[in-house]
Amino acid sequence: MNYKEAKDKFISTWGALGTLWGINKAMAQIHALLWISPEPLSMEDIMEELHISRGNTSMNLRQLMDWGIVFKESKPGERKEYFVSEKDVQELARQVAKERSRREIKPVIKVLREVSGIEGDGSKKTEELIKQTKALYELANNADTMMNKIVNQESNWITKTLMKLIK
Amino acid sequence: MNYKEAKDKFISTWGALGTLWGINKAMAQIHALLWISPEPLSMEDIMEELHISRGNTSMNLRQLMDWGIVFKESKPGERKEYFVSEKDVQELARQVAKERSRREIKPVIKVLREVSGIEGDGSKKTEELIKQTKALYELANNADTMMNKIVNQESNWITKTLMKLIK
DNA sequence: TTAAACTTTCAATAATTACTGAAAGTTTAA
DNA sequence: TTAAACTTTCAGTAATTATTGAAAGTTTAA
Repeated sequence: MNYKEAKDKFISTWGALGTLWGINKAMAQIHALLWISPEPLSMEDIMEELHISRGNTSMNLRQLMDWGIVFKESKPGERKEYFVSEKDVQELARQVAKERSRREIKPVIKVLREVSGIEGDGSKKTEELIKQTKALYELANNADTMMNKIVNQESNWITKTLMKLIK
Repeated sequence: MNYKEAKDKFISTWGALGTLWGINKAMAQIHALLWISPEPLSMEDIMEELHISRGNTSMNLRQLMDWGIVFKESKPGERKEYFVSEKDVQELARQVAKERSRREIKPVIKVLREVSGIEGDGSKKTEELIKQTKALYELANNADTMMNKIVNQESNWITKTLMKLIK
């Protein structure tokens, strides 16, 4: 496998994984491209490399910046904007965990707390609803608390911790 | 919030979370419904409750069974089939982790190993590709190993472990 | 200021994914 | 066996999501 084959394989695999996890393909592929690029890339560069339109590129770059894993960079004396990705894998993981927690997990936890907190009426189905949503609430809460630990620790905490668990 | 409101809120929230994570809404909602149901439900029951077609119900039940989190149950003397979900939250987490690892993480790890294993040619871009995909490979590998630990431990290992980390 | 160089927005359209419903398939009781 | 009771499959369609491309917007150098 030469450079080009490896690059294309990585970009398309990353895109496919994204799709599977509810992230659109273009967004994941732009991230992949920047992740392995030793230099900042312009919008033109990205459009050309991935064969996607200007609009699509612009929108997905914005999303990646919202996620805090891609940044704008300007080269002195050039009007054009360049983009770079977060390059540290730990920081990438931290940032993704933080955003998924904030956007997706926390709101669900809130609903689970509300639902599992309704008053019992003695019926079997109400008891089951309360019991089962409470169990999910506790699981989600534990997972989320752990995520926040990760987010608020120094960046290699996760590796150290995982290592401890694995051993 | 009364029983019906709470039930509907839980089912729709679970469906929305599924969508966000690449799981189709009907599948997530059927799971939610079975999760809080004290009794096994028939296909008719599910169709009626969620307003979805027979075909949709059948296909998504099969997927839930493939994931190992919903089971068929037959009542003696009845021809109709009934469905129940795994009721233990730990076992649910174990099973989901196991399947996501097998279907999605392991194949990506394989690609990352291949891509990061290409021979360097001295160019900067090849070095960067190797370095960055190797970093992802190691992260994914750690995460996956942890998942497998979870999967192969007794079912409350995860809670105990998370608790230790959180404290 | 102006206009060139660039980015963003968004309505229209394409692509993908999910869902329906009816026909085909399966199982079981008689 | 047959036929009733049920489930699965799948071609067609609907709904959703992603993408384009051109117009509008922004920035900067002169």
